Amino acid sequence: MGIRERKKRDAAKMRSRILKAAMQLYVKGGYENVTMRRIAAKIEYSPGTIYLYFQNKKDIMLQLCYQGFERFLDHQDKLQKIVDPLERLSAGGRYYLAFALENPELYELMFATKEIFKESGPDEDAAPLRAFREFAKNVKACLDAGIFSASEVETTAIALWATLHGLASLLIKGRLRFLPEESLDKVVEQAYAFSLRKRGE
Amino acid sequence: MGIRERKKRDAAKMRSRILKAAMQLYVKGGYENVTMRRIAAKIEYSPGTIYLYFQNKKDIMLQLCYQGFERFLDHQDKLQKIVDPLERLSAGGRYYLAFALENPELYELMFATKEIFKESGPDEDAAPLRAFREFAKNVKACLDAGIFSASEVETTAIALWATLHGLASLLIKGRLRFLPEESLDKVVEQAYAFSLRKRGE
DNA sequence: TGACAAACTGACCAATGTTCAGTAAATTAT
DNA sequence: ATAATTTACTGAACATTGGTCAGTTTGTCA
Repeated sequence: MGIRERKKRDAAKMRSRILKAAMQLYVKGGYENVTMRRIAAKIEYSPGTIYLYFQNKKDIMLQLCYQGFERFLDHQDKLQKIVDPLERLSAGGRYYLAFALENPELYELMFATKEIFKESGPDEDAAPLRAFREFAKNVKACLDAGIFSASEVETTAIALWATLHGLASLLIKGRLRFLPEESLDKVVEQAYAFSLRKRGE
Repeated sequence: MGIRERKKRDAAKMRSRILKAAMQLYVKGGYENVTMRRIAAKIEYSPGTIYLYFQNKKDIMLQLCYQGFERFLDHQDKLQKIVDPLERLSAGGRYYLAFALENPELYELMFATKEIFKESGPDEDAAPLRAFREFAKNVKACLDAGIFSASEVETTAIALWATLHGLASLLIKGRLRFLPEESLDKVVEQAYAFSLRKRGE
């Protein structure tokens, strides 16, 4: 009786086809470009069909948001190969900014979606939280190595994260357009002064 | 021949009535709650009339965005009374966060609007840029007083701003909900470590 | 008072998210 | 194999959206 299993697989395939189409539309033209009818046309089904696989448009966008975090985590795995804690944290920050600037629309969606934690509180397994835990782990390694003088891991991680996110957000939104191209590195360095300030300096 | 003047005044009044109605709708229910028809109903005019005073909905939202910066600047004037540069900068940061958290929707609009600089490049008189210049001035005062070791005013100001904006953004979007209430102060302090680190420390 | 201009209206358009009675296809029962 | 039933899908329909514009009302000037 593998029929149920096959149907499950088919449904999952359908869901991913819908999400793929939605993602294509989204990265091409943002939120208002994602239209149930356009998705339907892309997958060659009727608009009504989409509602058999997703509750509504918001649901679809939420899933895209999660996909963003998944993609972020996937690419970040390489960082763990760097042994020096400070070097790893620093590389993580640079990677963070690079990801945001290379996927501006996706990044925007990842942090513009408010409903991300609405359902049953913070989900420990959710990709967004996993991403932060990963980041915090790297910070902890630095603390353990005596690089930071701060005593609290979490608050330090959040402060660092805020700086990165703020920079990414301002850059994406074009708020730093008056800044000469070559000054960007200096700003990043400045924003990193926090983590670059080694003990004994 | 004061008729032209009166008509100008009337038009200005109409524009501000429309913006006021739009703002009320926006802070109550966000972007999707702002509807040309709802605005029209609030000011007791036909929907078509709005288009005699504004190009389209985007135009209205852009004006609301500017109003946000104006309001921000108005409240910030008090800061200039603080004589100690570091104290002033620190208070400015605290005020920044307070403003963002007290007007989350407005703050979101202020930094979610991409078209803000689209028209004829960075406008020196525009409120958003004025707000940053004010901030940069305070940073410069700290540099002049020898509090920071950094040599560049602008990059330091941007780095600080990024931290504040990132923190505000993450808080508004509920990304730090897992953080215990009382830890927030610690994070802010941590994020401020940058500016609180006086010379000789 | 009559001619002209400006302000305003509201029906209309295309497009949106979403629903649901009806149809077609796949599965199960006979 | 055929009938009955469950499942998958359709596409017309609904309410609402941003935006337009011919036509009406109101205000201004000769």
